[in-house]
Amino acid sequence: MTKINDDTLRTFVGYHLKRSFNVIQSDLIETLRPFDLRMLTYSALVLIVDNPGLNQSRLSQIMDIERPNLVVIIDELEERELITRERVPTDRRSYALHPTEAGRALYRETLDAVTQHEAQLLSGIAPEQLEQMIATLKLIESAKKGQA
Amino acid sequence: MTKINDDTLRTFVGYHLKRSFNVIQSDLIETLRPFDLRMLTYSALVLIVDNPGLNQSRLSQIMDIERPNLVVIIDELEERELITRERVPTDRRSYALHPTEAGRALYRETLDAVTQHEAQLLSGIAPEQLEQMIATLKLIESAKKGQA
DNA sequence: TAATATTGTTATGCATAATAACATAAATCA
DNA sequence: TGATTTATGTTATTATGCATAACAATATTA
Repeated sequence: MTKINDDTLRTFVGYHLKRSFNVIQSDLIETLRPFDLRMLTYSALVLIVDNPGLNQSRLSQIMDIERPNLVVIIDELEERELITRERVPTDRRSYALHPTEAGRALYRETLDAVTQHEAQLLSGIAPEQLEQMIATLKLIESAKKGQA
Repeated sequence: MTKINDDTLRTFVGYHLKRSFNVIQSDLIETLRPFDLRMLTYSALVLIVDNPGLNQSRLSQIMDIERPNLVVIIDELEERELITRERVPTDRRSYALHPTEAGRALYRETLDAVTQHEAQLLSGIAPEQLEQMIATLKLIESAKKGQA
């Protein structure tokens, strides 16, 4: 049971990010399971409720996924009648995405659950410390190539 | 081109973690591409060089992946003659993993490349700020359920 | 010795993510 | 205007990451 040395990988910020994200992700998956939502379907639902009428192209951009990958996500949300696809008169190529009442209700339920689970998971960490970390994470996010 | 509102998702630490990790991951993938290594094969190589003789079970634990998923990674590294699987006399179930000279050489090359690329990507952020963030990330990592 | 646990493995499935190719529709340009 | 280019959503395909069940060989425990 000798301790394994990961000091080399610990010199990388990405390694720490990955390991800590894994912890949060596991918790989130469990939190969403009762609602039969995956991370991506959940994210999409939230963004559609908060931005009713947006189209798939814009949604895939903000979600940082390719358009083809979004199609199945939207298919699933639509099939479950959580959102609707509505033709846009002014641009007949695209669909305006709108939440249904059921979608808004699920949004509220899951938002509560996810918020509480994350708060519980991170309850041992000072809020100011988390805020500082988020500020740094935003800097990393904006370091993305081809946009700064 | 109306701006999309992701304020709700921004209330989650996990959302920030995911987005910033995506940025670092994209950069890392590009950095490793010339060496024909993926994130997991790279991590495994580093850990084997730094912990020669460890077995697959221990390696899968530290890498936070299931044993079956490690098999193909080890297969690939072995086939490329970067590591060897050696039967352990005292426990004939397990293999001791050792880097070859080629594996150690690739380790040195890639370590340089990855270190420099990450430093470049994060060059706009103060080192102390990154250190603080890493300290917080470690707290999150240790918040994992079933171990605190 | 018998029952149990561990190691590595195969097979399988799900989730995430990228690319190519396409039909339809809109925008541009010449 | 008509021709070309671009944008949107889609299908198909592939790669990658990650989890579980089941198994043979071996080790450990009862």
